[in-house]
Parts: sequence; C-alpha cells; structure tokens
Amino acid sequence: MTTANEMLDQLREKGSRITTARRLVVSTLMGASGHVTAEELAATIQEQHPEVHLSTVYRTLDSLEKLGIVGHTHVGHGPSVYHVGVTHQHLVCEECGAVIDVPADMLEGLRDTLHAQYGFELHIGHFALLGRCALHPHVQTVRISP
Amino acid sequence: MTTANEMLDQLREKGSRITTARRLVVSTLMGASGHVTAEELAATIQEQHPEVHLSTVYRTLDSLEKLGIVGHTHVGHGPSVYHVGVTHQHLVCEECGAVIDVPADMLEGLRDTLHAQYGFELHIGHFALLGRCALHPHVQTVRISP
DNA sequence: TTAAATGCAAAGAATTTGCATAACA
DNA sequence: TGTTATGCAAATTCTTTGCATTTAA
Repeated sequence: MTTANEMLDQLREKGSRITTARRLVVSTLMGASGHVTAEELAATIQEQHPEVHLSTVYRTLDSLEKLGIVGHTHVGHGPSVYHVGVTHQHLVCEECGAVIDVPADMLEGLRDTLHAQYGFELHIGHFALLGRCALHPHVQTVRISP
Repeated sequence: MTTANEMLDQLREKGSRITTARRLVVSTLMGASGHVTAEELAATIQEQHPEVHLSTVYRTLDSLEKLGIVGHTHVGHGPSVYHVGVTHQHLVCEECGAVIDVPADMLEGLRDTLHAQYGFELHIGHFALLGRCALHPHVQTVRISP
C-alpha cells in the first residue's frame, strides 16, 4: 500500500522538491474516495489553501503519473479522474495460450463505465480477457456482396 | 450488416432530411476502416466537397448516434473515434449469477487500447465479465492503520 | 412553403504552456 | 545560490451552440 509519505519520498528520490502544494495534492488524493477530478482536488485543497492553483494540481498529478503511482482515467465525457495504485489484468491468446500482463488502469475506464451504467463492480483478475495476440491475428474475411 | 442506404433510410424514418452532407458523412464513415475522428471524416469529405463544415459532421454523427447505429469512443487523449454497428457483452454477478447485457461499444475503448498497446485483438462475447451486480455489492473492508 | 439542416463564427470545457516570481534544497 | 515549482494568464484542443441563410420534402 502506498502512503502519502511514500509518495512524497518517491518524488524526492526523483530529484523533485516537496512543496506545500504537492503535500496537499498527495494527501488530498489519498484521502479521496479513489476517483477524483483535478478540479475536485483543487476545490478541496482551496478550502484551506486558496492560493494553490488548478494548474499546479495538474502538474503535480502529472509528476505522480510519471512515477507510476497515480493514474488517470477518461470516464465518458467530462474531466478525467485520478487515482492511486496499480494492479494487473491478463490477456490470453486463444491460439497459442500466450499470457500478457496489463496494468489495471487500462481497465479503469471500463470499470467506471460499468459501475456508472449498471451499478456493476467489475472484478478484474477474476477473469482473463480472451482474444488473439499480435503473433496470431485473426484472418480478416472479406464479405462478397450477395 | 448496416449499409449506407439503410442508415439514410433510418434517418428518413425518424423524420430527418437527407442532405448532401449527410449522404457524404454516412458513406465516408462506411468506407472508413472502422474508427475515424470527426476531423478525419471532415477532411476526407472536404477533398471533394470543401463546403461541408466540421460542425455539420459532428451534428450528423450525433443524429446517427441517437439512432443507435453509430457510436463513438474515447481512445486515450485526443479526439473520439466514430464507428458503425452494435454487438453485446455479458456481465455476470459472482454472487447471484445474474447476467447483464452490455452494448459492445462500452468495450471499444478497452479494445482499442489493447490493440494499440499490445497488438491484442479483444474478442468480446467469448468471455463474460465477472463482478458484483448492483444488488450484491462487495462489503467495503476498512483498513485500520497497523 | 415551412421546418429542418447548413455554414460560419464564436463560445465552452478540459488541459497545457510561457513566463516572471517565489521557495525548496 | 541555483534550480525547480508556482501562480497567473493566455494558448490549445476538441466539441457544441447561436443565428442568419439555404434546402429538402
């Protein structure tokens, strides 16, 4: 589990500086339910620290993403949501059985959509995604007009 | 399979009018590889018909989406891609076995991402997505700090 | 003829960037 | 002290909208 301090440490190790704004972004993100927009984050922070600008929030989130400890997801239209942490998903080739590991945040969009639309909690890792790997693509069938 | 003429017919049935711009949007979309942005569509059309405006393309795509015969997907950042046709995906509740049908375009984003990132062709319908339905959500465990 | 669609320009929403100033290390 | 980060404003990108004009039915 990533704690706020561990996240700040990772920034420090990268050579970044720890500022009030960054401390606030990190702790607010950790305190949030899991998926927040940059604007929501900024609004929460600005209740106590109105000087922290939205662009700073975006820049801090960007730095954290480059560290791989934060991700963002496009949920339909509107702004992206940001979240902490990483997990995995498996892709299995139906032809050769090859297994490809995929970071869970590639499924965040689907997860959010299914939850929003159906109240369905997607359990990734509990299933594999089937298909064809790059080495064994489907042969495309051309449909002749009848 | 939906043909360009069938799509125009559906617009007509809805009480819409068939214009040159709409004919062009429909036929260009059908002729496209499958996933095109509004701008790409407009650019292609404008090679022959420079008077067709991007906003008209957006409006036509919008009408077709409301008919349910066109969908658009957010693929990462950048503009959305538009495509024709509909399929289904099944969600299965691990607790009660309930099955929920989901239109395939909810998985288009995932499909595009997996293909772009891994060259993996996702075969939806060949697998079910497991999880918890709205009636049987997971109880959230609160982690006490150690 | 008349309601619907178009072209254009301008507005909107989300995010990024340039730059002078502030502040961490 | 020397970068790095910030705040602000302005620019960008994608999409939508208002409105006068054109066009299909």
